Amino acid sequence: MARPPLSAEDRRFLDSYDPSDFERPSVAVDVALITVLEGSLHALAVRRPESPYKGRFALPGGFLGMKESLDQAAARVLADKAGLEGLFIEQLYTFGAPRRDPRTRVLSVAYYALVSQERMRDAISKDQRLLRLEVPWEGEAGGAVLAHDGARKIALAFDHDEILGMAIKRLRGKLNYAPVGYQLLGETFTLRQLQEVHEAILGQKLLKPPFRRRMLASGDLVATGEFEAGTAYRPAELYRFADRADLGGSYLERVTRERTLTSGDEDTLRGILGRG
Amino acid sequence: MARPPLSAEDRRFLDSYDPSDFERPSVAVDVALITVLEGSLHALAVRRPESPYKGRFALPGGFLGMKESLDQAAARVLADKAGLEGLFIEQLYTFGAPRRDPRTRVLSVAYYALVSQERMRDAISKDQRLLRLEVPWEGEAGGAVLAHDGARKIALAFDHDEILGMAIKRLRGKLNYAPVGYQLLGETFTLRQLQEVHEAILGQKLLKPPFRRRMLASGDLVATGEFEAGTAYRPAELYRFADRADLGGSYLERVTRERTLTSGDEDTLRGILGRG
DNA sequence: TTAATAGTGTCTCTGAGACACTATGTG
DNA sequence: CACATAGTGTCTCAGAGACACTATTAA
Repeated sequence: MARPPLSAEDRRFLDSYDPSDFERPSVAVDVALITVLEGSLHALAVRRPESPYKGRFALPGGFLGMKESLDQAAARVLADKAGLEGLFIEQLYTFGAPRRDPRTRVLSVAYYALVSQERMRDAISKDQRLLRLEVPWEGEAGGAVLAHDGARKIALAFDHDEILGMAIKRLRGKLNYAPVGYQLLGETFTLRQLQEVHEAILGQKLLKPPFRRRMLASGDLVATGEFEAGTAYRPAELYRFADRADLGGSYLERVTRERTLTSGDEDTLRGILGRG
Repeated sequence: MARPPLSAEDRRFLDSYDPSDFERPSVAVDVALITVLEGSLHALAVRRPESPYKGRFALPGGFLGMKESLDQAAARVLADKAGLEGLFIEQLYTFGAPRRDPRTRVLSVAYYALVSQERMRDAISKDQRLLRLEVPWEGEAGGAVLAHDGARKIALAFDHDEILGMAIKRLRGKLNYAPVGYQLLGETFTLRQLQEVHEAILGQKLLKPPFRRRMLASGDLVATGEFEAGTAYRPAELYRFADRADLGGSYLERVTRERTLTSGDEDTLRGILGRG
């Protein structure tokens, strides 16, 4: 007696079936910690103390603990590896190519965080470097970035050059509708400094008058009435960001932080288009 | 002899340390399959055959195989659960609250996909429904959506209402710079149909003249010279999307698909700001 | 006074909103 | 011919780009 024919779904299932499918992947959280220094985007890189890629630079990261959320893991990585807390941080993308880690299957849930030049400088320790990022693509396209240490190109471990490219792409998009620039400056800043941050992110020069108009019209800026000191010539007024209330942690962190299991009722369900 | 004092990092480490930290989470891929029907956004929901949330509707999903990429897993889920291939699909966000699944720790790498009403209708089988989505928030805010089956609210399993909210937020943002509307229509369509799709995504009415101008000026549309048939009154011209070349699969799928491990050279590295 | 940057005024151009208008196919 | 929708013309207004201009401070 012949076996019944296999359905298309059965065949797809068997084709992709493998006993190892029931293993679980490791899950890491990696953070692209971005700052603007000397008019260029820079990211923190940590020298890997062990294989794979021993001695090579990588983004700060760590494995996800079973009791922490992804956002908590990202914040922990920043606190442990750079001693930085309270930064703007947001989930970016999850990288999951099967062979992206040579040891075993490791997913990387990538985050990006923004920090001012001053805090970044204070945070750096001896096995860490700030790498300058060069973006070899324009606009929406996206891709990997090139990382330099000022003299030569640095090949990052794993696919971390892709993660940095994703972070820059996200930053560029976000600049259109969110006040991300403030996260990269100190408590007070001049409009020129803010413009330089935008120029670094976008990779292009901006004109001063429209930039000032946009920023001042956005309502996100408050003039302090104080002026920068120690400049060679006319000092610029210092501004402050209007409302830092909702910038600590991502939206989803707040939504899912205390999310609990609601029982709900087992409705009798009728479909709109179902034909059952 | 007293032990040396613990550093701040040591204390943080010990506080969060737990033997179970070395377990690995399960990783699922869930897909928000979106279509526009009768002027409203709808998503495919599958009735869960087993606990947890037995009998409740959930997004189509499955566990990640150890040999497939995340993008491949998402495409497999669409093929197996809805019989649909070649759709626009893109990674959305990774949901990782520790208790989002009552069984054990399960991360969900969420994707969204777009499909025309016709293909969606053909794909639906007896344990599936199209649910109408209502968006109880405006603009950028984001949050969960409400799902209806036409008569009553449907409580989705897990945090799948959040995933749908994220998908709609992403769609709204993407509408500003990418021609997503075409993914929700057939091969040819009228400008009025395209406008209805945009209106459904944005949740608001648009004016016809500026909408037509924008679409025609974008260069994404090609007039076919043919006209719709069977209309009560004056038939509208049919358009086609200009270039479907780069819309199959996400950017990162293409980038990471064949990514291999490059050996690279172990450069002598000098830092810009490192004080080592 | 000069140098150098801070900050403003204003013109143009583009594109969205708004609305009235013309065009055309079906009954 | 009437109707309903397709499709266009045009006015206004808001905002960006571009550039010249004035203002202010230190040396």
